[in-house]
Amino acid sequence: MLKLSKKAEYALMAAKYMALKNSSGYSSAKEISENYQIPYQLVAKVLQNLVKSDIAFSAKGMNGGFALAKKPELISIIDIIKAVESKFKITDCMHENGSEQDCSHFNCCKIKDPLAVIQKKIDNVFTDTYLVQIL
Amino acid sequence: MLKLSKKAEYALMAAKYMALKNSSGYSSAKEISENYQIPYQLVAKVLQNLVKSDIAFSAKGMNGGFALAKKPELISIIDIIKAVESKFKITDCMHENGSEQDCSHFNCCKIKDPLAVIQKKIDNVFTDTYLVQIL
DNA sequence: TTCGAATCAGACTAATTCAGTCTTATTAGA
DNA sequence: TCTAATAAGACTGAATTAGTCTGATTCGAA
Ligand code: SF4
Ligand code: SF4
Repeated sequence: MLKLSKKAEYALMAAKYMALKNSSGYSSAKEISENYQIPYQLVAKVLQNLVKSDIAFSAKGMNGGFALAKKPELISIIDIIKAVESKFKITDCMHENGSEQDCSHFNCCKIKDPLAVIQKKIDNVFTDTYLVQIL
Repeated sequence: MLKLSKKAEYALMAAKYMALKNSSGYSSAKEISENYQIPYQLVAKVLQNLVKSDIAFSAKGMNGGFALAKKPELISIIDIIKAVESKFKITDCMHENGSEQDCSHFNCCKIKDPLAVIQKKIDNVFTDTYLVQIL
C-alpha cells in the first residue's frame, strides 16, 4: 500500500513544529498534542524516539520539553522517519544479508534486484529532502 | 512502513514471467503459481486484475491462460501495481478532493503539501520504470 | 456430448501490523 | 514537597493484509 505510518507523520509534524517555534524555549509534548490533535502519549513516544536518534533533545521537569538538536537545514526527513519506523523498505528482503528467513520466495524471486534499484531511488527522494524544505 | 503488498509483488513477478515466455502461447495461473511458489488462488486473482486493467488478456478453457496485451516496453510498472492496489499513496488524504473525511488531522495538518511533493517524486519513480527494465 | 482444464468471482478466515491506551517511574523547578 | 514534565514498556482494539474456500463459467478434446 506504500503508506507512511501515522508515527512517521506525527514525527514530521512535531519536527516542523519545533523548527517553526522561533528558537526560544522548549516545546512540550502536551503543546504539540493539542495543536495537532495527536494523542498525547503517542506524540510523547514519537518525541522520545527523536531524542534517541539525536534529532532532538529533551529537558525533564517543569518548563521542560523538547527542542531540535540541529538546524533544520541539517536534518534530512529520512532521519526523522527512520527514528520512528524501523523497517522503511518496500520489501521484507530489502536489507543487508537478506535471506530466505525474510521471505519464503527469496530463492525463486526474480524481482529482487529491479526492486532494489527502485528502493534506492525512493531512498534518495527522502534523503534529499531536509526539514527546512517542508517548513 | 512504506512496504509494497504481496499482491503487488506477485503482479510484478507474473508480468515478468509472461514477458520472458517468448511470445508463444499462454501462461496458466497454475504454471506461475508453481514456478514462484505463490498460492494458486492468489496469483489467479492477481492475473484477473491484470486483465481488468488491460495489461494482459486471458483465454478460458483447456490450453487457456494469460498473456501480455502489450509489449513490455509499453507497460509501466505503476500500471501493474495499480492493477492490484487501489490506494497507492503515502497518506490517506493524498488524492483529488482529499478532505477531513480521509483524516481527522486534515484541517490542522501542516505537512500535506510537502508530502504531496514527495508523493509526486515517488510516483515518477514507478511511472518511469517499464516492464522491459525489470526483465 | 461428456469430461477436464482452465478462467472468473466473491465471500470468508486467519495472521499480522498499526494505532492508541494504560501504568508506573523519574526528573527538575517552584 | 508538590507539580508538571519526560521516560519506558506492556497491553488492547482496530484495521489491513494474506490466504482459503466455494462455486460458476467457458472451451477444447476425447
Ligand atoms: S518476493 Fe522477492 S522481492 Fe519480495 S520480499 Fe520476497 S524475495 Fe524480496
Ligand atoms: S496527517 Fe496530514 S498528510 Fe497525513 S493523512 Fe492526515 S491530513 Fe493527510
